[in-house]
Amino acid sequence: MELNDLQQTRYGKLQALQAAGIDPYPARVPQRTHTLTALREQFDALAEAGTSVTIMGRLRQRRVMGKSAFAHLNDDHGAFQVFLSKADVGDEPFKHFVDLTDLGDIIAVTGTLFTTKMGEPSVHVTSWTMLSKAITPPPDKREGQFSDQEARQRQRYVDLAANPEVRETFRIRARLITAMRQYLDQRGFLEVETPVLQAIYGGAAARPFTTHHNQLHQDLYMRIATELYLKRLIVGGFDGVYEIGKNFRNEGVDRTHNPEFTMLEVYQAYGDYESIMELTEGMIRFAAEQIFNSTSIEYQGQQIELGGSWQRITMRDAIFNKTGVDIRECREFDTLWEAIREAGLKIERKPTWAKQVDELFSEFVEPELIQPTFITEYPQPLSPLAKRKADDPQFVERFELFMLGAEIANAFSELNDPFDQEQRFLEQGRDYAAGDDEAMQMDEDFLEALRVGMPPTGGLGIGIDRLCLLFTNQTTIREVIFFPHLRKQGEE
RNA sequence: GGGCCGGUAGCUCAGUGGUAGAGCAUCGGACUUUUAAUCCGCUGGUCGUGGGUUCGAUCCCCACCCGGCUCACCA
Repeated sequence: MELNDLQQTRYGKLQALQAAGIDPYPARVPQRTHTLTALREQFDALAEAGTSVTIMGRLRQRRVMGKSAFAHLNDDHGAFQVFLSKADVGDEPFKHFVDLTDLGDIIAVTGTLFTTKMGEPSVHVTSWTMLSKAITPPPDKREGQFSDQEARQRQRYVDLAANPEVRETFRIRARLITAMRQYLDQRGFLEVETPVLQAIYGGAAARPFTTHHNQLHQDLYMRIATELYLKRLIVGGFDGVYEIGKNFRNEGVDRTHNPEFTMLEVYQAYGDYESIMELTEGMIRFAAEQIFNSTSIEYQGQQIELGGSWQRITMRDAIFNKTGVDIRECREFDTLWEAIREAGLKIERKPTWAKQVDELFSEFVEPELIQPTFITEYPQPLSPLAKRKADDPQFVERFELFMLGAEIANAFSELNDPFDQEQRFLEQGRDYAAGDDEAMQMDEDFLEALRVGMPPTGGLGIGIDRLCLLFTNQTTIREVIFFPHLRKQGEE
């Protein structure tokens, strides 16, 4: 192990501890009587009773003044000041504390509670114990000083230790997931797990990662969605299932994309995209109430209102309102392109009607959808797994939820007609052959499942990481994923 | 992939074509109620990597690596 100067100094102290018969990484440690938060809450009673307490945490600040010393310990939720005096803790232990501890060490102290002249609740230490010697120094004793984006992500453990608000961000993430789970469990949905390694990938438009099973001599794909397996479970007779798990998509990395990301998918037998809209609304609102006691969340200086019914607007109306182009009147590429030109819109020319519609939407509508909005009724070719609208088969019963100018959720009335589904797969196959490397693969077994019979079903996918941005007031997905994807650093 | 910006001490940053700077941390000293403790003193650097220009490059030029923003791609 190569140690730098600062680490060498600490290693010297570690050896000095050992020479004094002190294990720098002891297996047996004192019993912790209070967390630092509990200590603060119960301070008055404990101080009055003169109760001896034992607390533990990371040494974050240290102020030695000759024959006495103050220090701050940090634990998961709080900080607390401790006071040592040579007279009370003993010559030898005091000297060890002064000479052999460093910022970042994890220690335990035992003592009674008192309040300093300056009014700071503190522990008057009678004994202390080294729990774990830190060899690498913490970045800076002042909070928030470890701010280099790259370093924070490569060494998240330092980031978390140095920046309490980062720990808070991830606590909110955990509570969000817990709340959604709770909401679904209460409504009878069964949490399930389906394969990550798949011989045929599907359920989304994306390129997969490939891998290989050595023993079976078989190439496999990392899943890009859980959709097709979850629907098989609905065929099997479950009324409602959901899965929270990682998906893997072989695509670029930016503020809203990470190659592995967490998705919630929910399927509700005998539901449809309208019942799913209510579920989506209810679930996200429930999470906000659980976490913030409010249905209004402040995000980057604006209030996002999750209360009440969210706006619902068809894709046709949304595009028409912004551009004057009516995609229901212009049902073929040529007429649509003509209308776009007449309206004088600056927009890229796409190869098909459906993709042109998508482009219109992405350019002129999506960025302006800040408050939660359901966009409904999508062009069929963009939605190979969704059921057609009975009165207009060029469109499907689908919605996407937008907020903060980004897509948060995608849902539809699931296509359960095996013949139509087969045609859609064939169409996807033609797209793939024509160069669309994100088109879906034919999945014969899934078709067989539909032939066995799937009830009318509503399905939903929510990008947990993106939803997290709202709940944690963050602007990049890297801030809500502990270890986001980064390139390898040089050698080492 | 294109454009722009950045990489200097453990951390946060300044800086110059002529032997590299600050705050905090570290190290030595003083100090028994401090709290970003204070005071005195001292350390600490392949200036992202590799080339080039130059008497001399951390600085200028080229390539590359890593990161950020942005456009493109992408749900």
